[in-house]
Amino acid sequence: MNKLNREFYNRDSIIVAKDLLGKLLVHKINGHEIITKIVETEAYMGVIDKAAHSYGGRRTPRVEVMYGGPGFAYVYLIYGMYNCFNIVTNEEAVPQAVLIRGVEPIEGIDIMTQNRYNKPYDLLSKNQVRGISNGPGKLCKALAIDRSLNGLDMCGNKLYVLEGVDEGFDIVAAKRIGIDYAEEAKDYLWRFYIKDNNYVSVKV
DNA sequence: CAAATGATTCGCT
DNA sequence: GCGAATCATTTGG
Repeated sequence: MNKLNREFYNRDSIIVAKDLLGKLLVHKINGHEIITKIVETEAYMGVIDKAAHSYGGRRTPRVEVMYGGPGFAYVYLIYGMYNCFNIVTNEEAVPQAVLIRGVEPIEGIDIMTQNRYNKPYDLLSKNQVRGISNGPGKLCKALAIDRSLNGLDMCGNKLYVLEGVDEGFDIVAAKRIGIDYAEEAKDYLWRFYIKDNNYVSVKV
């Protein structure tokens, strides 16, 4: 299976967000491989987007990686305790990104449950099984993604996305989550997810 | 079921 | 000092 290359990410955030659905996110840790399918994303459109950290061209140490080239990881801490994982899109100096909001476990699920709950898969409650990776903070914990990976090249061999197989699915466009402060931008339909998938964080 | 609440740290003003 | 691209848990109907 092919790894997504720099050109894939070198497009508008909205296009990349839609195109990432159904692709396979891979994280290699200590010789182990965690593989998940991306089922929910949000596009952050940079300078024109009041919900984006880079709105109006704001340039601080935290958002600096968004101003670099496409295909790099942007990981930040939210609410004091959770990480959020984004992939930088579009050309250099255009600070856009795609937030990964939900993934479906494919391989290495026992490693994921250890990361999340410190328990093997067999001992999880029903609620815990559903909650393994259906949210940005949750999937970061399951995949062991934290701020030490900020700026990592997604075209390398540690953390990357594979083409996957085209299964044919319906894409739903919805309002983004948790950005009530963003005025008119909060109503833009820039969240995308695979219809009927169990690992979508919030459905319409 | 939905709604309310506390946790906890960093980045920016 | 304030508030954040969240989550788990508790409370109430």
